[in-house]
Amino acid sequence: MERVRFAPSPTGHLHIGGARTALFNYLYAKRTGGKFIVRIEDTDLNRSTTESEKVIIDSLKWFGINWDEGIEVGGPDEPYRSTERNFIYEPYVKKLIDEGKAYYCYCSEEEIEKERQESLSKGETYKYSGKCRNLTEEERKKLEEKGIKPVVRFRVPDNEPIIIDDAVRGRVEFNTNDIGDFIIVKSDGIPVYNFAVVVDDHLMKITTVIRGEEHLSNTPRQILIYKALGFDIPKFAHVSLILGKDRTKMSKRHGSTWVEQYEQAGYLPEALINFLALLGWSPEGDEEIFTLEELCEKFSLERVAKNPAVFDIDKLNHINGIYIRKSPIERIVDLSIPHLIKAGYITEEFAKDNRQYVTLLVSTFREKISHISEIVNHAAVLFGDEVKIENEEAAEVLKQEHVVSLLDELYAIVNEAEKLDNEFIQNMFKELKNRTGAKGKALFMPVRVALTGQVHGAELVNIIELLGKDNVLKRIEYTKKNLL
RNA sequence: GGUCCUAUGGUCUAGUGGUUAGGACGCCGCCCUCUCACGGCGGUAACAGGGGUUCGAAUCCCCUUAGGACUACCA
Repeated sequence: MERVRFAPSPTGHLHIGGARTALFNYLYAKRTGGKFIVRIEDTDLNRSTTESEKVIIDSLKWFGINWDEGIEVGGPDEPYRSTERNFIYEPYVKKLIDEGKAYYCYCSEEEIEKERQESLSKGETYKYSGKCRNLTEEERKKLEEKGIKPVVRFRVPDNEPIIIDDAVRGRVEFNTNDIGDFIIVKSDGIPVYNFAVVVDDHLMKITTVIRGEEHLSNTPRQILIYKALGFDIPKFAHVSLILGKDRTKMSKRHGSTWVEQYEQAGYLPEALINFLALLGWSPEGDEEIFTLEELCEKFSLERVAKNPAVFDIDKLNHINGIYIRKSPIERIVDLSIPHLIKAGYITEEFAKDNRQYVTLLVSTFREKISHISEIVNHAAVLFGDEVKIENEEAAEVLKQEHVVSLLDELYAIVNEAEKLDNEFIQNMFKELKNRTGAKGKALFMPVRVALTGQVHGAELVNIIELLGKDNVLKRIEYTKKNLL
């Protein structure tokens, strides 16, 4: 059975690229009937925080992909946080040292840094000198007595090819000559990520490692560890990076890079999933809109592209718009309410007491939005007492001769109304047409502009209903007084 | 600098030796319509360059160029 995992380090938010990696892992597990595991790789004590871990897990949950084993849900390989697994790593480190495959190194960071700078200035690739490779017991004791806390380095063999048969990249070859003896345990006694992953993946019986391409260069080091420990080497699948508009690795500079931010902007998780699935993977036919379940059936590593992908917000918007229009209106209403409240257009109580009104508002504008927060821009037209003429075109509309009488008649009709509902408004336009002779554009546009100041907008009948009798009357008065 | 990865329209991609190079986003036009949006229809636009291999290359090989990742007691 296939077993895959997503192993984020809790040093920030869930990056959009991380979300895609998690998704691919999830889809692969579902497709193959395997298990998906989530484990927290918090070996970096300086950068890892519990807040970050929470944020990442919350984002993962919102994203809608659940895991079979791992953090929070538990499983046969607890604990799922590497800082709590230190006792597990220790014997493996000891084994490597005992077998001479790893050794203690007492070089100070300053020393190493100096060496690095030197080789860099000479234009050479830096590799650890191997100074501490063959320290005698005697020498070690002396250094220990000085109170130096050593790191543990892996003894990298000479001139050995390392071949990765990558599921997406094909055969990739490295040579150990390009790798210096690297650190596997830091001086604080915590193993480094490269070591912890290997032990964790082995113990958790991970069969396929699907992760970002940035890990490809580290894979030979990990393979060395697998071999030294006598572990089976899993399959690897390195997925290309997601790039920003300028074709560099997507980062804060490129706008929203965390899934949290997309949640806040009002993107739907299914839409983000659909979009991210298409970023680097392609289905067989021409269809592009898929539910999670459909993706689970269709996904395969063979169809994952090798080339990096630029994150295209326009396409995300398009897909999200489709999902917004497809969703039950109630859901979109629920999602819209916080944005409308935040904009100050409604209160929580109002939303509770006037569900019908808010539903009409949302269904009036949802055709026009690509993410929920945009509804605020469109709803703006309903609030405030003044009518602001948006442009010359709108001003022109009001200059037409028949506008004054049209607005007078409109006022009269509305004034007599008890309540402006859809049916009444429909009839109102018929009556207006009868009384003034204006029809089509000449009928609707002046009303639209007089009431909203805009020449474009959503369904006028709905706008009028949403405005309500009092506001309509107020706005007609305002327009007649100030804009004619 | 070194190692590695990548290269089809502006963007995401299909394509695995013979296709009018297909789809999607965007953009443009038309239809629908009071308008915008939605929707429908149509259009614009690509094989980075140079060498090979082959009867025949987007497809296989090499070089160049361009981009990217890694090169930490980060992941």
